[in-house]
Amino acid sequence: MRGDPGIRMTTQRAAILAEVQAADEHLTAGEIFERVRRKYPTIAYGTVYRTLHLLAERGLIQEFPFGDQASRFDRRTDRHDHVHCTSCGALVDVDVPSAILARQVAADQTGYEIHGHQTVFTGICPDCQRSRQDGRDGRDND
Amino acid sequence: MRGDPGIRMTTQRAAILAEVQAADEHLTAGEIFERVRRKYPTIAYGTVYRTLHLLAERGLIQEFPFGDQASRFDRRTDRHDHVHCTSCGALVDVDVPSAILARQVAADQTGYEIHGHQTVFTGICPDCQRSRQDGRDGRDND
DNA sequence: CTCCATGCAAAGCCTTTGCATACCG
DNA sequence: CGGTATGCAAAGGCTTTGCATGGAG
Repeated sequence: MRGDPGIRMTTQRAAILAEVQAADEHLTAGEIFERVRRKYPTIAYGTVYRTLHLLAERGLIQEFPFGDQASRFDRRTDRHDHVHCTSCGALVDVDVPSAILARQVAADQTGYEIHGHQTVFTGICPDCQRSRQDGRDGRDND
Repeated sequence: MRGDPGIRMTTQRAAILAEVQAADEHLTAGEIFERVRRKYPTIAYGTVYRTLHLLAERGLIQEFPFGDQASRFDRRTDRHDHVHCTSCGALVDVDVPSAILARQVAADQTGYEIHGHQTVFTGICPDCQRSRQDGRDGRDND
């Protein structure tokens, strides 16, 4: 959480970080690559991946491995959970304070020393719910 | 949940299902492939994947997409969560009843109609905890 | 006998990596 | 100027898929 991340801040790294922080969605590496490339056409996919991992390691962003699909990158760096719409694929943040209690339960049950946890809720987002009621069947993306 | 899954039960499918149900760990498709191949040397990787997805669809087993690694397949078909050891990679089941409460919180916060949820706890398993105390540094698998 | 599942192999994603060069500090 | 980040391209891991053949009901 210090201002100086202790890494060499190059043009590309700054651009990648800015792109993640500018997005209010959870971008994949591919999407970030596309966006950064609009400004820096010569940037390489490898650079994007290397940088994203570096930034995540330094705590400037958060990586969220998303099932069997591509990892998403989140500008939020605090612990939180996600809700995934199985109809349109939307992915939004959610804060579930009671989840903290679950860690104790998990620790007691397994003997593990719990360091973190991540919950993914699946369901139908408000937009898709409306689409269904309207008789339209929503975009059945997947 | 009926006894008859409504699928043609071939030799290969039966073997794959049996292998998942015989395992007390969470196998990857690759591991299942290896095990089944001991008995049916000509089985194809493609068959294993197709069958695993079919079985999961029919509710005979459960697929658990595991971060950026290979999916794991679980003989348990009921909802439950997992604890992952970041030191040795062990993955065990855990039941966190309080998590049900979290669904209401998530629904209230996002307006989603929540259908399911999955929590992954990360931490250090009892074995690795012991290894550390013994001065040995555990198998730092990853 | 008909339809579906299998085997095989190639291809598809996402991601990582080796290497020479360019660039930051 | 020295060390490191970049660009490029190839490779790596997991998974999916097209097609002809073989097996199940």
